Amino acid sequence: MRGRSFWYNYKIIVLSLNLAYIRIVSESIPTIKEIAKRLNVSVSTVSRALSDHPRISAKTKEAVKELAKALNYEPNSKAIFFKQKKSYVIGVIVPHIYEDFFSKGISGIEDTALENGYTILFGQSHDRIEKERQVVDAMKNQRVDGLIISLSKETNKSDHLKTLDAYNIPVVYFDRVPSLANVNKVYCNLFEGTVDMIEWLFKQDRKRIAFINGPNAIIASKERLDGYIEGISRRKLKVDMQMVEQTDFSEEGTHKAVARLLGLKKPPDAIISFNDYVHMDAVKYALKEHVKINEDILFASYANISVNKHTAYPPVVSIDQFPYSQGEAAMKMLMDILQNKSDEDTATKAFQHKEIPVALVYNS
Amino acid sequence: MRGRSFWYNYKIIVLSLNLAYIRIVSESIPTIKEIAKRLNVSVSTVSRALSDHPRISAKTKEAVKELAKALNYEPNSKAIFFKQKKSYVIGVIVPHIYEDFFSKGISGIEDTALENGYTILFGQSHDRIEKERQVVDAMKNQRVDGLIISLSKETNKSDHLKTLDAYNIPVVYFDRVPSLANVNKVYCNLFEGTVDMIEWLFKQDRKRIAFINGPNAIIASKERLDGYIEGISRRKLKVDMQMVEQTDFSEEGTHKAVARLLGLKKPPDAIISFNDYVHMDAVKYALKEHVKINEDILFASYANISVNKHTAYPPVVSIDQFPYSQGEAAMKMLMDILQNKSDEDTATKAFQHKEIPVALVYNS
DNA sequence: GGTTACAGGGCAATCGTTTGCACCGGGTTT
DNA sequence: AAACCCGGTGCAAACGATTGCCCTGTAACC
Repeated sequence: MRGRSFWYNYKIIVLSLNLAYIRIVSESIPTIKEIAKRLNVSVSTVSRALSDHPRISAKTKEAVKELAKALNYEPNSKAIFFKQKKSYVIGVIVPHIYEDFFSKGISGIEDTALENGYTILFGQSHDRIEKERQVVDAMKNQRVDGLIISLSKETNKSDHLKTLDAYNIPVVYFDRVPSLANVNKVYCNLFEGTVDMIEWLFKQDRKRIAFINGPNAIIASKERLDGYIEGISRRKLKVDMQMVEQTDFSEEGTHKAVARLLGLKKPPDAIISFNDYVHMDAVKYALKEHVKINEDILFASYANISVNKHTAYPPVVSIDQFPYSQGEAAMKMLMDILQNKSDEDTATKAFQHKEIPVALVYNS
Repeated sequence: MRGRSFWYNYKIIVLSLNLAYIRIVSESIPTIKEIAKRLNVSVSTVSRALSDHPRISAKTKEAVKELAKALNYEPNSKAIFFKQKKSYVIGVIVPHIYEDFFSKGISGIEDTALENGYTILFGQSHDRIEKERQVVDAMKNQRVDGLIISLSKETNKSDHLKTLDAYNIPVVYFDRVPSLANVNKVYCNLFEGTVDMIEWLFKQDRKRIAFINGPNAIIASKERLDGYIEGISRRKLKVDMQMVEQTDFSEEGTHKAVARLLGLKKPPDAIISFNDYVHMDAVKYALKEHVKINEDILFASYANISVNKHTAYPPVVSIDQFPYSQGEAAMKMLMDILQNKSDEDTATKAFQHKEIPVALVYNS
């Protein structure tokens, strides 16, 4: 016999009248129904009482709330979500969490989500489009209310995210965003930052600035490259594409890139890496070649990860992209979209873009 | 007018009879109901057809499946979860994801979860019990099927997790586990590893081995300390508690600990830190005091984080706790519990403990 | 006194899916 | 011929909560 049965409770109450005993603890998960039974009111009354509906008297409200508390009642979100077609869950997909950048971004997202009563469903694409697809599907099946995603390095078109439209799940792209205009996105403008970085390197009297870029599919690669070209051009110098390399982020890919750069007749006197992880691999290889790090060649980079403070050869300058703020901004944007979703029809839907400023950080 | 209306579709069909046109695309999310309408069968038939119920004829099954595919039908998990009281979502709570250890652990958990058709709901406690409580609550409200948690450093009793029992949500503790026997847990035995590490340090001719431990609340602190004491004792030496310090993981806390150790009349010639992050802070302070790292004092640690390979002063030895494997093991344990949940009553419930072996890793 | 007004609360439909049971027609068994 | 069986399908309840609408009793009004 389960504790939830009214008659069981009733018997107990009757049997122990003079003890004024009420069976409070229940073996099963408390529901609105049970509260209603025990209080001898209807479920609608309980529901309304709990949500402070004006039609319910203060007395009833109090009684309901009291019992709800005593029973440790918590609304079954699944039922509510089901009914309201809302889940208060946001999907978040990033390439990797082990990267300082993304873990900080997620923290920003998560903190903001929690403030707004949302929880996050989490997945990694491991930088592979196949995995990304799989995770997106899982999120769709879970009917997340919205999705924040940082695309994998393999993702150049986002068809698999189109299916989310049919399910009316808004998407906010984060950092690794598509170049399309008809999407919501939060990102850094690395163009300006890159130009500034190059300016600074010129001031350090560096003339041959090399650049190890990421895969073409990533828009951030293009931004960096554009900034690089602009930066060099501003000094009225000709851009030498020999000085531009690429890595697929693997250690080997980066090593090859560095090897070619060091092998040039006129090797670089500065190397900008796609990010601090690429930088570490680049330094590792350069050391093997007996390069004096940050003397023979100045190393610069992007991301400004925390561990730079502890590494043997941090970049002399790294562009901080403020991932936590980006995460916050992405979540806020999503909240905003979610709130105004019903207002506007999809036809008139306006897409939001938000650019987060970057900052040069120097390690002396 | 919405595409889901039967009459709307009907009209279209009638109007375009000779085109044999069937309106396939639907503006709204397809449901079983809609399939049923279009095929003129009952919802139960559709439901059974989709799940290959033996009582449904092959013909019907085929028709249903075909239309389902054409409509891009995907079952509404929320409804199913609601009905079946299963969500195929696992909650995962860790102190921080920025720590290499936890991010790898999560990867192990996530990969295993995905293989088993589960998705993970994710939260960080930021090492604060208040936040932990909040996140646990959110997970409970989401009715996760199970929870994997690595306790915050402030958590010495897990009362807030007791409420999960009432909701029949099994919990597997991960790495930062309580010392109780009546819980499911996956952890490393750091005792043996610590003893080995001390042995090794003795072989390097170190006699005064100091130890910067973590907060007492964490069982891992006790294990480390026990190992330390055992290791020292095996050499028939007296354990000098002056050589044992503590940190709350803050940079300042670690600095204070190092300061006191260096200030001893007989300062240590080796320092073991609670983990590689504490190690980095310890080194930072020691450098200020002009200690020659890994010469005057050998530094040892736990975790073997990836970035050790790139840091200026990695520990000479670090104990790898194989977080990915731990994550995998935790998820597998949870899967196992979930599958056998109905079999056994809570009374006879047996708790699972799994110990993951560690390994010493040397940085030369 | 009769009507209105309103406070307070109950009924029942609803969300999408599953599932025990009823039903129905035709063939098989005693 | 009555009783059974069985493949194939439909009916309806159930999961937990929300909500539009209806009902009842009492007080205030003309």
